[in-house]
Amino acid sequence: MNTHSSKDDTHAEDAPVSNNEAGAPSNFIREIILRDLESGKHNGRVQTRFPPEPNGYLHIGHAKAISINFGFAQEFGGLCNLRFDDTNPSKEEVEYVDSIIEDVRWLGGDFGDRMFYASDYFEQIYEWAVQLIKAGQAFVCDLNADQVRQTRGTLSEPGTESPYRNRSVEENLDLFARMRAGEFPDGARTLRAKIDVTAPNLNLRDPVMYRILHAHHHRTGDKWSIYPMYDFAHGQSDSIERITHSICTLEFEDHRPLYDWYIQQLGVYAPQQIEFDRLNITYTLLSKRKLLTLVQEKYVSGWDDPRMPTISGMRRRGYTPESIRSFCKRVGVSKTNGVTELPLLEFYVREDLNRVATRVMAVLNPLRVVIDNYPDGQVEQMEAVNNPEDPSAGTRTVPFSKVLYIEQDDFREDPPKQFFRLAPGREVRLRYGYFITCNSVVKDDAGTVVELHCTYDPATRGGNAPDGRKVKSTIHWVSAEHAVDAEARLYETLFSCENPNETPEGQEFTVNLNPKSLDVLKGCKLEPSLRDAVPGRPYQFERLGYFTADRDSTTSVPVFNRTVGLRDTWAKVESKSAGPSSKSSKDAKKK
RNA sequence: UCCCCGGUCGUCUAAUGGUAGGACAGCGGCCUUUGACGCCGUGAAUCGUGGUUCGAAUCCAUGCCGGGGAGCCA
Repeated sequence: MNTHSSKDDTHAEDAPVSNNEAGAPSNFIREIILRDLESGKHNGRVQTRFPPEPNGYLHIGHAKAISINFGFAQEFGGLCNLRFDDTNPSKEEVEYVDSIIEDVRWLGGDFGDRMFYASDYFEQIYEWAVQLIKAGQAFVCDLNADQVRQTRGTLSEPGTESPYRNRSVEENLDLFARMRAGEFPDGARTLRAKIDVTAPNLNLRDPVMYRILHAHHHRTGDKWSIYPMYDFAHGQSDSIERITHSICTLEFEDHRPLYDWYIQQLGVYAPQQIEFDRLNITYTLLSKRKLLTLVQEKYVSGWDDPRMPTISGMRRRGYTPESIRSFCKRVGVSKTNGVTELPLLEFYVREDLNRVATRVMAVLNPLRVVIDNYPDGQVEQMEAVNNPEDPSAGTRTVPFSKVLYIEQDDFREDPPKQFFRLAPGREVRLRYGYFITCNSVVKDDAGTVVELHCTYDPATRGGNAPDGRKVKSTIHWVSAEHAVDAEARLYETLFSCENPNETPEGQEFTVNLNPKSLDVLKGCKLEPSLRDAVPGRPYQFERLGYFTADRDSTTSVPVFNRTVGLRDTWAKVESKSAGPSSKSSKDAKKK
């Protein structure tokens, strides 16, 4: 069957047939689809859909749903629709639908022209409601919300029937038409399905199908004064779109019997609903309601604040669609309620950025360095590699001169044992520059080191010593005279604990916000090539991390967001030795 | 308490009655003009108890633990 792998097919014959070429782990949904394909259930068709409600911006949890729905459609030669489940006009806005379209596209979700709205189906859904009334399976109920709740029973006790349950078909038809006509105020009546008020599944206890809502809908305007509940719209919308596999999250498991009931009573095409687990990530929240709170109460600058787990926030921060897709693929899909560790996400951004980011030198916390034996006024153009992972990215030149800036962290007047960087009397390499040796330091009145005086070895131009001598460290630098002044925004997790949902008794989740989630650095010094950086283009500030220009950049002051830092082994070593006692200095190393 | 769904290394996830594997994280090392990247190595798991079977993570029973469910939200 498999004809591709001609190379190692010595054992290809007896190898089990893989479900997927990409190496993605198998999962229960793929097996269901495979089984359906085999049995010819849908005539070989695979049709999925991504159905957000436009009541907020998409976040990384939605990216998982997008990855699953569009992913399976693509894998099996099927299609995936984008559908807005816009059945509750009081929470929905066009701003949200616009952002959703942009985000789905950015993530690579290919829905072509198959963009739909549940509101497109309102007329059909209304007719279906009438059909159920005529069949004696739905009734207009005059109970108010409180009364409905009281008669629904509890988790362990059955409910009681509404006194309006046995109205005549004629009366129900009349009342329902008048509900539509807007004759009654909000909440006065509802249309309910007549199922079983004693059902152990609460969703089957005569659920509300339509409610009266005199609200302006972002698409249908004021045409309707009644709106179908999600439960009476979702399954039918899937049916209309001939969805074969309606993939949703676990909390809808208990609703499936209701959807199936509607579909069966209506006698229409039946999609199959499959539920998977929601994505959870440590140190962050994936709840639209809570993210909305952060935006409305100004804890963040907006839905696209780079600290937000929203697609727009991540995009602004510098995440790539590829990295998010890889993450979603690796996270997989199952039915266990788990929490994915944030470092997994970071791994995939770094992996992608390492491949594509242009390397540049930037000094975030400048320390002035004067090279005493370098000719005044001389400027040399040093050749630097743009991306060691991609030779085709070529090289560029970086100006070198007598006065430079290096990172404050790269100098220690009194270096700890494992510190390899610059210190008095020590020699290091300036990347793509020269070897320099620190001779003296200049301090201000407070005793802070403000300037270094060094000498360079002219024979080491480019960074190689003809005599073969080694240095233990290579550090980055920027020529003071040519530096571009910039602002850098460094981000930490928005919350300071792994599970921001856990709060002390009676406290709001906002108590878990990390006060140090944003660190703005001004007066950073960048190499000249960064002058024309555009938002979205990824850079690696060598030895520091991955950055991208923010849309707040101006020509006079570029602003960069740190997407994610580089792995920092030194920081780990340092914090470890700074830890309790010195017993951890177990290894004095050898050679 | 009633209904539904789950429980495999620290975390996520494979193995579908036949060697419990991978990734991230951790640790150790190699390499290095990024303390990056890369490479090598390493520790680490089937919730408990019975049963079926030559053989159980997988099937059955039961217990325990976790999640969801009483919106005119989705």
